[in-house]
Amino acid sequence: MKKEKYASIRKGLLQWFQLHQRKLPWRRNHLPYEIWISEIMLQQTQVKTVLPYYERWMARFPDIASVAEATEEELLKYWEGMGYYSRVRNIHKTAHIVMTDHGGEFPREHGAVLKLPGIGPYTAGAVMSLAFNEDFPLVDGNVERVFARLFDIDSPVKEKENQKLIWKTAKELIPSGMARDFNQALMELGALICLPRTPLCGDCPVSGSCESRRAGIVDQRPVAGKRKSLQPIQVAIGLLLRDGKIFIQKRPPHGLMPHLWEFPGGKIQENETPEAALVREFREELDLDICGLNKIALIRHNYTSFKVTLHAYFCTLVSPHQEPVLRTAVDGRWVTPDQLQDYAFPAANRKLIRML
DNA sequence: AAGCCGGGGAT
DNA sequence: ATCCCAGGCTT
Repeated sequence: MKKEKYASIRKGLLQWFQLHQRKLPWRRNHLPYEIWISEIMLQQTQVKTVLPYYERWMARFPDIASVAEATEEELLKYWEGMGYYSRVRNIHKTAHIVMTDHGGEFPREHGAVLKLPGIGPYTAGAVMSLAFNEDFPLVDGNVERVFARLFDIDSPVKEKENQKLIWKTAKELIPSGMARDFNQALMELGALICLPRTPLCGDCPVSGSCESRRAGIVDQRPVAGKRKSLQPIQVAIGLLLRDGKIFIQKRPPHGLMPHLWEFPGGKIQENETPEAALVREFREELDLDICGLNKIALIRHNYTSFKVTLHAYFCTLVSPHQEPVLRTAVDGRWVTPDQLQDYAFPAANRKLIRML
């Protein structure tokens, strides 16, 4: 019974994938380097967003050695705008490990792959199956959704017991020797047919095996976990001008947006004006006294767990010869407006730069 | 197990 | 406005 059902799912998915798979640059060949980079980029990032980044990256960094030789600063610039910036730092770390511990060749053993920084269960499974075509399963958001519907999982898919079941099933379903095509077929079905909102069940090659469809409750699967609402936050930032240059600072290596450059500023406290907050933040962060505040714009930007309103100002120094003292930042520079494009900024800062 | 990490696409 | 995305790391 179960055996026949699995056979039907395998056959349906593989046939459908042969006919309907998208042509994607990381599907052209199966080099572990290209699979690895694409998989890291694709973590929580949609294919359409990744495509231009991937092409630019491969043109500049054609192999692992070129990544290992590059500076983190340059890698970060190629990553600017994709978010989750620790991903690119882990790529740099992994490139060094591969060069020193694995003779420049991406490791082929699952345990060794899983140890690399930035590579967890999903990405290790992806490298093993998509690059080396070995029978390792993978589970991403697509697979969770497809299985929740196919097997009518009636509790949140993130729960531990469900994760165990999903990984076990993903392993059992692999047709021996065909993990590369099968795993991609599973994810491709989630991306093109088994959509989050309005799944195209009429075009689904495995709808005959779908338990939640038979029960008429496809729209109730997967069961969602609990979610947090966005907290609104007000932030003041200052473009400090001196001799036609603007001061920028580099964020610390840990926490939010590590090592990206930004304009100084910070959170506006309760019962505080944006101007007072900016003056306070320049004292706290840089030990500088500023004046001549001149409002430029309001920038709105949504993050995952909060939404910021950026109050942006031009400002100048009370004492023009006073130099900034870096308290939280790890670097600081005076740059011309033209040079701003050479540095990697968070998206909210980049919005402001584009306006100017 | 829960929180953190970002940005953009789709609806 | 909300949900979601080829997740991993830290606590």
